[in-house]
Amino acid sequence: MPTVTWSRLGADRRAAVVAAAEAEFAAHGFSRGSLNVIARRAGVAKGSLFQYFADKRDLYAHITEVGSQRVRRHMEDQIRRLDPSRPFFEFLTDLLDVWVAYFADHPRDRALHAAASFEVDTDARISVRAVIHRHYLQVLRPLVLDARGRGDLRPDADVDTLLSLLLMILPHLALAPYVRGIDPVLGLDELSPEQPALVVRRYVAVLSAAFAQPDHSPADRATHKGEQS
Amino acid sequence: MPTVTWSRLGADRRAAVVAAAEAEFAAHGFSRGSLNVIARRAGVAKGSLFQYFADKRDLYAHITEVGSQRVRRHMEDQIRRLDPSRPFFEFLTDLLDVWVAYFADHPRDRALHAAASFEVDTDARISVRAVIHRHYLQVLRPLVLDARGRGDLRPDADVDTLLSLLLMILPHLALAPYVRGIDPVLGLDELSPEQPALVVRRYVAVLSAAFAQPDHSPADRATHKGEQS
Amino acid sequence: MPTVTWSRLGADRRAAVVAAAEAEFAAHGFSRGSLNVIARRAGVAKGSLFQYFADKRDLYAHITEVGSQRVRRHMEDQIRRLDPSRPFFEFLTDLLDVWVAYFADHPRDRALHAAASFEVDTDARISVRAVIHRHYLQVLRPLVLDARGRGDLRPDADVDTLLSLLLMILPHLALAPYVRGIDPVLGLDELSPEQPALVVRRYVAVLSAAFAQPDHSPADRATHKGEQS
Amino acid sequence: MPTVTWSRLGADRRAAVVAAAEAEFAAHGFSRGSLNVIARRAGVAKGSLFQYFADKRDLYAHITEVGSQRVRRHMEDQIRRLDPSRPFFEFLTDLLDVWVAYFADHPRDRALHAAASFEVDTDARISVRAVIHRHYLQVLRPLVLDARGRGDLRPDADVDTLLSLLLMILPHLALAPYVRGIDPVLGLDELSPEQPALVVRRYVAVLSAAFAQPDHSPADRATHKGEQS
DNA sequence: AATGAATGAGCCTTCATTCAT
DNA sequence: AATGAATGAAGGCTCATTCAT
Repeated sequence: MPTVTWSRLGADRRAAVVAAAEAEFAAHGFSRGSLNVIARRAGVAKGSLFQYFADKRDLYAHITEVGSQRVRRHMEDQIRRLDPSRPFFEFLTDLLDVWVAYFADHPRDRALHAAASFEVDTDARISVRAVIHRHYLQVLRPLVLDARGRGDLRPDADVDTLLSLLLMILPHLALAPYVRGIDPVLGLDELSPEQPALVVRRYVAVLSAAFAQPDHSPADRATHKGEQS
Repeated sequence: MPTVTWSRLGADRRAAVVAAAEAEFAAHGFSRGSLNVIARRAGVAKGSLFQYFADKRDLYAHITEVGSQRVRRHMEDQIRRLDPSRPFFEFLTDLLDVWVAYFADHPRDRALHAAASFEVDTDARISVRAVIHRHYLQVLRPLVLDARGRGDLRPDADVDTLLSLLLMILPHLALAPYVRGIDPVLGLDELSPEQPALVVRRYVAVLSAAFAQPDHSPADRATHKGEQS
Repeated sequence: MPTVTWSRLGADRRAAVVAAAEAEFAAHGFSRGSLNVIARRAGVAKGSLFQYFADKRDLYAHITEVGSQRVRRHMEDQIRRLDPSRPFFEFLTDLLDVWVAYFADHPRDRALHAAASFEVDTDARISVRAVIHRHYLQVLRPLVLDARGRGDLRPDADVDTLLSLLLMILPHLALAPYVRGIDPVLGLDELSPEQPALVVRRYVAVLSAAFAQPDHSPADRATHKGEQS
Repeated sequence: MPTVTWSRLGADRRAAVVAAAEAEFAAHGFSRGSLNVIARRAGVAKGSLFQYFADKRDLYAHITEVGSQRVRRHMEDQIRRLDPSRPFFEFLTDLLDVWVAYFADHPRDRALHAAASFEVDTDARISVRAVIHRHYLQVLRPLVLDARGRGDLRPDADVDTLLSLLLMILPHLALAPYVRGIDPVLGLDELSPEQPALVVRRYVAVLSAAFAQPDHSPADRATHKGEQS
């Protein structure tokens, strides 16, 4: 946790430090990211960083939290806009499109997400992933539970396994188009502009087949088919 | 790629280097793994490593290849033993059980797999994952295609998406019980002995619901239930 | 020397600073002791320390003075209690026992004494030892001179050399049981409870043999034996 | 212990490192001594020091050993020259004179001895004092035992306490004339050229009174008196 | 072909002190 | 009188790579 000194700090200085740290950790991850570089680029004495944060990990955790909140805020806005009360898999499709688009437009968030995913340092990885997973689940679980409540999912649908798959699929969709070598099957990394949208639909089709209430939502299936054609 | 010098090397010396490098990279990953340590433990001059491999990355790639082949060989033996011509999802369940058991019993391979998954260095990660993914797919794709051919999968099943999901699920099952902080939903990291088996069945149930030929395999469902009891 | 600001300070604040500084210097000595830590633990701004004391060394000197006075006060009480008019070497034996017991019971004073003895910084060591030696001598010299006056010491006894030896023996007895590596002969550092008492008697026996008036004190020897039984 | 690399090193380079390290540790002790400075002054890369020694402590231990051996060699030569078979306290007087003279002429050894005596770091102090004490005792104990064997000491003389006192007196004589603030009684630090010799005689007189065989050595006493006059 | 000594930039963190508020 | 943010040098140590032998 940042120190009180940090909280009392001028907004400019704080912004400079955050910007420099985000850039550095995005570029090299936690373990390889250099406090020297961060301090230099923020125009701040090396020692000052330690007045603001207990140590490197503390700074990294803060950066992750800030970044995650930024992404989350955006997604929650979009969720409202997309109307989460619609048939679930239709809504999910749009949501994933928005998700993919966000990371396409925000390379820094993408890089931070990647850094968190690939961190070698076990403790750093644990704490940073705890933050990210918390945000993911706080957003996704209510959506999924609502959908089941509305009858969009089978009554016996294994909600946790669905969430577990979403926790794999979402980072994959965010990163695979830009990080070569992590999607050797669906070809997200040799991207043409429409490819992510296509892949989104393929994943949703699978999830729908596995979890959707078969009789319930002819609307859903209809719309879905329509989109695919 | 190893140099010619490497290929002309005595088997003992080669084995010593590989063993030392596997231990080191398994313990600390690529970025943190130390060539000094490897050379010392292999009983080889530091300079010699650079006669055998272009650089650190080259050595790492070689180690990954060797390790992947070892895992692959084991899995292919097991696949034969388990009879891949059985109903697919029944077979898949057993296969994943074997997979989980293998990594439970082989901490070094687990660590190498984790190291490859979490490598920060982008280039290293890409090349190492390319190797691993190649092996995964060379084993899995024929199995899946066969299953479809036999009618265990729906005729219109999206094989690539299935493979894509398996490529997420398999590493997850291998690592999550040991690498804290990567499974916040299903609880694989607070493991009781039977938990992995349970999680395997939950994943397979989902995949089956999504991809299995519905009419075709009452056998599948039956057997599956039988196993659970 | 403390500033005037210090002397005008509220007693609470002063006590807090002294307590924090004693703890810190006792734990880490002067060179390694941290003003940051002292300020934090005293609940005082870092800058304030520099309003009270010229610099780190000045604070350290003050702490030493305070600590020395505390030890001295205790010893003077004990001296009165033990009756310094008794035969000198008998009295000295009891005094050293008390001395050893005091440092056994007061780890903070022991640590401060050790810190003063082992300080690397030459200037700090000199000033701090000057303080301690002053107290030692102000207490010991009168005792020794009285003893000579009473005829417990040979008339030609070399009082200063006796004091010089006491100035070596007293710190040694205080610290050696706790600071490993300073007593390789008598084994004070691998202490059994009775060992210090034994060592005290060995030192006193030597001093007595060297300085006592031979004819004068059959009483001394007698009493001494009596105590031992 | 120095590495093999160190033992294979060219004599020049080795001498340069030792010289630089002696100077630095003599000047600032172990804790404050800087490897940066040592490397720079030895004209050697910082990293090279770590090829020669496991760590800072290892280097320090080596320097201490080298220095101690130098002092010991000198003293053993002198002991032979002074004829240790002479009456013990007469011989001891000469020995201490030589000892004082050596440290008067060798400021570096004096500083190293002081550094060892005042080291704050407990582990460093222990190991470094163990070395020094070992040398002290290996030289002194045989001399004392011989003296007792020859009848120069009382048969019941407490040899270990004598050694214990010598272990306090010798460093004191070596350092007190140069390190202000450690001898507030005998005035060794406000030195006139003849003062150390005087102090030596005062200490020897005390030790003689305490430990010498009273009847045995009229020669001893005679010589002693003669010297004093 | 093998060696292994040498390199020197880089790592995170601590610290006493200053000085504007 | 009190604050506490800012400083930046210095600390020990690790590392992949080079190159003369």
